[in-house]
Amino acid sequence: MAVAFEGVLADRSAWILENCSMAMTMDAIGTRSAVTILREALYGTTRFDDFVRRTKTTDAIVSARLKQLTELGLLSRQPYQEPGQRTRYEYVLTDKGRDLLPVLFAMMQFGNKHLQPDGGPLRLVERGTGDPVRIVALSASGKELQLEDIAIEANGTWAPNRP
Amino acid sequence: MAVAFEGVLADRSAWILENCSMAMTMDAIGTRSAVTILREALYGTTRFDDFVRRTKTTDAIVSARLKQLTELGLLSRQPYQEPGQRTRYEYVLTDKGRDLLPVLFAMMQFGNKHLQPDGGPLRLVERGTGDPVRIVALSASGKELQLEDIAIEANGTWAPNRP
DNA sequence: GAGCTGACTTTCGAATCGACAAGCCAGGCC
DNA sequence: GGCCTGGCTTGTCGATTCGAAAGTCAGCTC
Repeated sequence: MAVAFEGVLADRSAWILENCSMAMTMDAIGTRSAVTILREALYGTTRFDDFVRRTKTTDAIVSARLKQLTELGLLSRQPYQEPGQRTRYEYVLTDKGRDLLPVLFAMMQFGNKHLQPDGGPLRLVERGTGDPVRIVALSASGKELQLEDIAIEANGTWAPNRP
Repeated sequence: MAVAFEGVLADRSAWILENCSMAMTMDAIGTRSAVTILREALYGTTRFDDFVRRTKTTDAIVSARLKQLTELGLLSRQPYQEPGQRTRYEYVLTDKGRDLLPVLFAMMQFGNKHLQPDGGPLRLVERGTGDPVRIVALSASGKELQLEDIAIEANGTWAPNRP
């Protein structure tokens, strides 16, 4: 029915979560514009006006988000120069930003299934084979896990605090 | 370096995404309070004041979000009655809400790795074995895929629109 | 050097979110 | 009946977001 808790966490009434990583991720990238810009970065977009066109928002929003995402270390700002143009900057995903792939594609998967009338416009497949791709919970032993198969344990020395 | 596009999508300059599922998911649950409440629902919380205590927010916010998430079909509102109490309601995850597992745990995974100083308070493991669990992109053939191994194709009859 | 263009930034309103406080309401208890 | 409590709603306020429009600025073109 729900996740299982192990060790010190087993008594659920004895602790309350602080420093939740999900909430911290939301604080970092939890806006529509951040997600659409990261989506475009994942799709290969790097230039300012491409972000504006492809996210269908305004240059003001793109400017603010690019700055924020760069400061967070999710994008890196690289100078480039085309012949007869002044130097401009392109924004490319960092390794850290690339680690958002499961978050973004999981959102896509959910939206495709539940928020779109027809399964959504895009579908993930394996490059080469064309096999469908899903975002799943995978154990180290290679098994795909459902909610009931997952447990949560406290990390290292962390001591849960009594409410 | 980025995702590959196949078929009609191969020419990236020829189309612009509309009806993005990621953006729709953000519109649906893209607030800090919705995510923390869904987190608690995933952890087994069902009652109003437990949500308030465990999310460390206010009853006003919990009330508004529970209503919204119920209307979205992510939670279902079930009456219950304890002896000597009036009937109240508990909120339990629906199948649709359970499909947010990859989204939420992917956020947890990202936050644990990049936003926490010490790897974060909680860790996902396989129930029974204790093997670590990760949220990954998995192809139908059972292979775990990286960004470069993933391609995107248009869904069925959908025709991308020229910019 | 005057104008133009592309890349950003700034400014201003409307809407939303989150925190705080107060109000409401059903039913048990006296 | 009157009071209390727990669950939930409503109202207000500051902060943030989004959208549109105007402003800035570098370097090319003429």
